[in-house]
Amino acid sequence: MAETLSEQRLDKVYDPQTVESKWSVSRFETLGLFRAESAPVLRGEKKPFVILMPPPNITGSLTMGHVLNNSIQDIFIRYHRMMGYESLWLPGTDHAGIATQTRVERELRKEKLTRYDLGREKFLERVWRWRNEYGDLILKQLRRLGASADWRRNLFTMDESASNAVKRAFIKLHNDGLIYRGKRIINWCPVSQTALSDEEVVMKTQTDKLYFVRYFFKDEPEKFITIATVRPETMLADVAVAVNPNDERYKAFIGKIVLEPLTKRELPIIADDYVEMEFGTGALKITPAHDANDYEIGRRHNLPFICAIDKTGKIEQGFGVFSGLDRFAARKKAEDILRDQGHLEKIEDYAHNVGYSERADVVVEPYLSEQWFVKMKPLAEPALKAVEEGRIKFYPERWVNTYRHWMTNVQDWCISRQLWWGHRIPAYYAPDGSFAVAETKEEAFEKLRSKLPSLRIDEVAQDEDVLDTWFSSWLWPLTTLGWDGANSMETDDFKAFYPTTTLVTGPDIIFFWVARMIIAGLYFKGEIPFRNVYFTSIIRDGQGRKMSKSLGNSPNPLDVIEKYGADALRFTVIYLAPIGQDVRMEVTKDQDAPQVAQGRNFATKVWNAARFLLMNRAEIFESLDDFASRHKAFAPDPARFNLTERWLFSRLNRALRAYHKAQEQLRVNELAKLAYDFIWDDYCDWFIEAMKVHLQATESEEEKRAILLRAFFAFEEALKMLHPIMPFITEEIWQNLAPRADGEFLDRTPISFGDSAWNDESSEAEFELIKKLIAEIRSVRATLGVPPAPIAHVQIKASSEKVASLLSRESALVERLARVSLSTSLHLVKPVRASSAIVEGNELYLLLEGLIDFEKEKARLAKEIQKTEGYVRQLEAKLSNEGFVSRAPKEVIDAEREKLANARGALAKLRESLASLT
RNA sequence: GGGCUUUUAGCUCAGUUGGUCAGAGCGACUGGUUUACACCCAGUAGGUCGGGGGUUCGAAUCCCUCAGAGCCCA
Repeated sequence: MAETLSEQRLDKVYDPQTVESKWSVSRFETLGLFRAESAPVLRGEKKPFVILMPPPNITGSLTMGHVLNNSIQDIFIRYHRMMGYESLWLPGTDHAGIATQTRVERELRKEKLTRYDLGREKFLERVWRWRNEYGDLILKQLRRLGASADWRRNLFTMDESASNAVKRAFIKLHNDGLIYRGKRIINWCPVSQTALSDEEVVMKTQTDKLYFVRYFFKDEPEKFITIATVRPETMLADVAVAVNPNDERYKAFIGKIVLEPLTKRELPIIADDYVEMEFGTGALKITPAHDANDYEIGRRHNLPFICAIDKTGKIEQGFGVFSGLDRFAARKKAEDILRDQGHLEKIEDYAHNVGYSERADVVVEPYLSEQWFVKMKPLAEPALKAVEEGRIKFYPERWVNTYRHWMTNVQDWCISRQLWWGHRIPAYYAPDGSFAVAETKEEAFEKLRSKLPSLRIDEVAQDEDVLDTWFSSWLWPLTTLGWDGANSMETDDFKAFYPTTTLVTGPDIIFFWVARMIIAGLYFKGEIPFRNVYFTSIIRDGQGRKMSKSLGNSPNPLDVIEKYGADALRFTVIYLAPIGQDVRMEVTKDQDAPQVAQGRNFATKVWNAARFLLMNRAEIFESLDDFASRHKAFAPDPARFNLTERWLFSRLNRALRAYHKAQEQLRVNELAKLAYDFIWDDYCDWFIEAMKVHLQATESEEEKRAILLRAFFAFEEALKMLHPIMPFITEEIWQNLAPRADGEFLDRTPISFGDSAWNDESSEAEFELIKKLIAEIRSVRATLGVPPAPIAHVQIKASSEKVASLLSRESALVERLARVSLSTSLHLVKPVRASSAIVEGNELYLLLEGLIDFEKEKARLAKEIQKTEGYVRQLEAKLSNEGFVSRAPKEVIDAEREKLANARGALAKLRESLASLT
């Protein structure tokens, strides 16, 4: 360290961009500080702390949601790294099947191409190229935010090891009878042309028309039965009409035949308990191929399955004028025809929920097709138990209810997707339709040949479909630690870091991801994947709307970082995010988030406090070496503290304790508040101002140096508290406050737990009294409109010997901070022309000859008296309450009595003062 | 329809086990360039803690109910 006192300093103006590029994530990576290794954990030297980063999509860019989520993770990670844990944050990205494929197909469309023109292989090359170019954008953005992950370990769900894990997980589940293939009604997205899981369908409430349609009887053409439907286009695929067997209205009709109005197909009237008598007319048309419930009824009654809507949402061939029409056009057409032919009885408005594809935002079509499913019931049971027994804790706890509800009502998981981008299903088919599940085609061929001896390998074809992206995400706790599906999980990394510690994620993916990871961890590893789950809140705009690109209420975090700094953004978001509560962040028309100014202002405050210390350092110490050696050897000795320092260290001790407790309880907004309040209110507003007085009053150079070293010490502890939240600025300041050894960083410096020797409640009370006196004098002056500049004389009639002595000792503080000259005594008569006030029984008299407007003073006193009278009445009422006096604890009653006595005393004195003026 | 959450100063929100918790930031207003900071300092503004009922000596804090807002699941 060759710096000198004048070289080691901070710029006059804090510029976040300069500071944040200086202490960038990549700099720390080069230094290896964000790496975590298993060895120290296995040797028992360090405890592990592990977070799995929810892998963002490769198509994604940073949102405010990511900012919140990753800031919280980074705070936990950095805190534990500082505290000596082997702190591991495992990052990665997700291949996002539908989103990515759609993105690349959109590009192709500009070239007038489709993926079919390219063919599977060429198309996938194209997707890889896209992902290599754009797929890591969001990771770069996260680094800009300061995410201190172990980026060496970055994993992509399509990486070889992760892909193998997916394949082998599929095979294991299949071999265990937990994956099956079957023809079912699934959620079909006609735009993406793929099946979706139930979780990928978003229900939206909307009002549609409910059509009441008459189906006439085959044998009695004048008689009919009326059904109600919102989807008349599916009448083309009707195979029956169902009524409830207990419905007296229709009992006689059961077994009769009606004609479907559009195709004149003959439909039997059947009886089934599923039919609700109250809904519509109580008669239900049955379309097994286009409705999940009808499908079940169709199977129960052995009805045929007719498909009228194809994969693209158009009507199939063979339906006359309907063929080729889009499903919604067909609906209109059906309405017209039914009306023309006199089948339409009436139309009513009907509010109901309609499923939309999460990604494509189009109405999902129930579609009958062959898909792969995971049998969830047996897997769900142990996963539910792990949470209910508290082996995995949820924060906030209420999400356990949601989790339980899903787990107990879980449906089988449709995992096949009719896409090309993803993990291809490891199932291989022979021409006769029989199939084998295996790692390779050769292996599958061997399996199939045992049943089909004449089979040739070139006749074997792999399943065309890929797996749901979440089928790879649910293995995240395993694959990020290096599992490829075949290797044992007895590696050093697994031994050191599994189960991981805390998962931080949004509640919107509790089913998609959290629940399934728990399942997978228990199933494949036999152990929970994480101990705690912290559910973040959703970020909303000032009007409470979810932030979204389409609403234009989602500021680009990188613009915000550009304007205010990453530290400021992190701080503000954390400050606004109490556990489990949604965050509202004001957004202006030009996509600015003005609240982030709070974070920036705070950063500037911290910066300037540091500059103050550095300026004094330069003044008080002879050389940097002199300072450095004293600073290095310094330990605060409470016996040498002055009152201000006793107060400050007591406050610091309190703050540190609360801080560590809040870390334990994952109360992140509390962390921000503690650091903010301590630094701004205690340290800057009071301590620094008081310190100026002490420095000025101190003759001894040695004592001046001691004062400054104590100030440094407290400030550095506060910086440490702040570091996990605002890593850039705190590191910059800390490095400049004192010369640090090579490789010494705030990032690896433990935060003190405080010291019980610092705790000093009586000094706190004494200093608080001085604060109150100063505040009272300032307030009186301001209220009376007395200019603050001239020095006033103040006499204080102290309420006790103790206070008198305190004030004589600390008179310099009051004089300087309140701009007064002070005299204190136990016995005083109120001066004639003075303004007066009461603070904790002490009487203050301000003498401002010629400056006080006594009419204003009278008004001020009158108001004060009124307020005090109200307070006295309140206390009197409380103490005259028989119940209170007989039942409340003695301490409470005594406290109230004391309050009353004090208030009465103050009131009497105020009245006297007022009287003396009139 | 079921479940969860929420309603505290003009705005955005804190308030962990019921008894100085009625608070913070922003905004508003008044006054300030006192050798860290105008991205600052000092001071002022008084909101029946959504309405009603209850439990309790005592509730923003527990219970019931009504109303508004939001989310999840049917």
